[in-house]
Amino acid sequence: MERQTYQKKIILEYLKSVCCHPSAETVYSEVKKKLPSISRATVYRVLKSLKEKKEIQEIPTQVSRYDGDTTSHAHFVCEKCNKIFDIFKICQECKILKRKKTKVGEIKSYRIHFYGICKKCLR
Amino acid sequence: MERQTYQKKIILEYLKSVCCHPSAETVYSEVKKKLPSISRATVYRVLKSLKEKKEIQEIPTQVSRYDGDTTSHAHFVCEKCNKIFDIFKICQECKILKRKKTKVGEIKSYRIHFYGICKKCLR
DNA sequence: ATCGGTGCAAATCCTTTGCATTTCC
DNA sequence: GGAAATGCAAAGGATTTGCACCGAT
Repeated sequence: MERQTYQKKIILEYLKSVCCHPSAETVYSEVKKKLPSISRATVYRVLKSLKEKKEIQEIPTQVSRYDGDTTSHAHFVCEKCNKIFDIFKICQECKILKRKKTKVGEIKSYRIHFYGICKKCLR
Repeated sequence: MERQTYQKKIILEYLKSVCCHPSAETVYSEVKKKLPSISRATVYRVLKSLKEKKEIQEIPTQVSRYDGDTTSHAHFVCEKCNKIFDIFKICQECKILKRKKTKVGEIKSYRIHFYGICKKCLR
């Protein structure tokens, strides 16, 4: 049976408290502040298991980013500073997003990513 | 100035002829059949430059996949066999997909990925 | 007391880079 | 002839894994 550990608690708390979509490396260095002895291996293992339990979601970019918010929303990736922003106003009328079946197979989930330049970098 | 080489020609031809969204490794081993002396480094360099010239698109999953079709379409990723299928019937009415500006910044492009199980794997 | 989780270091996988050589213009 | 592209091998970065020890149940 799965055990509760302080490491898991701190990592999940961190991801739920933050809206910056951190990479594993960022999770590691942030969590290290509270738990100086934690290892990268633990961070990767805990992220993997949280994702499998659907308590967090992985944004599978080349260097994965993690999101403590599992509700349905889109992401805006700034191509300059690499920050990721949430977009909650995703299209409600869009029929295909609600479909569960398509010609090619059964849809379980979807991801929408916008790429562009964020306001800060535009200035 | 950029030069035309046989390697570039073969790689682009391969990507335009295929609809399987190959990884760099797959491109390498397929192209190697016609050009046995080609190296992985060349494949990676050519893929990068084709992408920058927008002649192909990269699907930035953990292991990148490449698509010779740069027209606007969505992808369906089978979570079992990892195959990627095209979905051309993306929502036309969806307003946010047509917008160029949002609260967070200026949109240059977007990606829609569906995740699920393909027909073959459902059987 | 058990056995799942952790920390460490090494391994692995994908991708990039430095450099000598080749080849396109 | 000269710059750009290639092939090779080595380096780099992200993630995973093996193993001995630790600690939650």
